[in-house]
Amino acid sequence: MGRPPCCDKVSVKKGPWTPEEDLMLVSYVQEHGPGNWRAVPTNAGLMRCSKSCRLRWTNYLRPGIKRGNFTEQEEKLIVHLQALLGNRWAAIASYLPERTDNDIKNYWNTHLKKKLKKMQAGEGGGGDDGVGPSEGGGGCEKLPTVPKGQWERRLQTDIHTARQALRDALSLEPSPLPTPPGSATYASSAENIARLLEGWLRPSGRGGGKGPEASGSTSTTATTQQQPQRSGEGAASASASHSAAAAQTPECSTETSKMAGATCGAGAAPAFSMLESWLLDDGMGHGEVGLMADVVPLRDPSEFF
DNA sequence: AACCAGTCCAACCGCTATTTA
DNA sequence: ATAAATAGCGGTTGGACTGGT
Repeated sequence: MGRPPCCDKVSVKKGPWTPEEDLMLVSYVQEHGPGNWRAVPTNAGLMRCSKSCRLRWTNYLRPGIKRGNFTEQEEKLIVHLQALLGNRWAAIASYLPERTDNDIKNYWNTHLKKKLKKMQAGEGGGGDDGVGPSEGGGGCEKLPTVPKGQWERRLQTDIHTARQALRDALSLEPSPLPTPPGSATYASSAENIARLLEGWLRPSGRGGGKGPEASGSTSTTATTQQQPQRSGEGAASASASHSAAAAQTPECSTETSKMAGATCGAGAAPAFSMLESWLLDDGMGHGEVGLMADVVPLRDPSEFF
């Protein structure tokens, strides 16, 4: 019974990914599309666990990922969603298709948590910008295990509440949309690799002694600062440069919601517009039941246009 | 210049839900 | 129906970088 094991865990490599490995993974995924991760390491010639491959792809290499500074609006969105949904980073990330759950999680833990704590301390625990009292680890994170039906119902409520709160949040400070130039950097896999290799050949700054990995992380943060000129064409560049992937990506329909949002839709740029129009559009004929379909699997971006 | 504490982020770990044989 | 593997998620950690002394 059962299935054959995916990989012998003896000879799997761990630790930071090298640009070469990234390249192998990207070219494999571009050719075959993401999914069937079990087969990826062997087929791509990687000495990595399938899990590691998937993680590397979804968190770092997949097209449409926006890296670097979070905009104020993204920040606000995360804070509100976190307050409402708890530490369900994947769910939160589905509202920010250009960000990975890992990114959001990290950003929350390193920036927002502190920020909010400070705010609350400053205001004597009073009102922040709408964030509930669920700070310091997330209000709903300690959800008791509930039957699925209940969970779904609660999720529906969550979404309903989230919409309301977000509507409030966004109306509080109607920040300029779409994503401000300079902060928006859409990393296509090709661009990622290019930067990785660049960093590999010419280690600099933060990546100084870190070698391949450094180039990776350098490319992430430095990206935003280094390439303001790219931001303008970010979405275009992303959609263009990953066109190879997109062209051959049947995963557009099958891959995760993130993929759908990032690669299949109208590109990453209009994410907020999408979100806003969804949030602000009360008249959308979605019954509460229909909402469920919108929650984790992000709505088809085309619906928003 | 050297040291140290704090910050940040990529990657790993462990768990659960889902899928498959 | 059941066992085992995969996929996905959230929490945690290792280690490079940064800023202050």
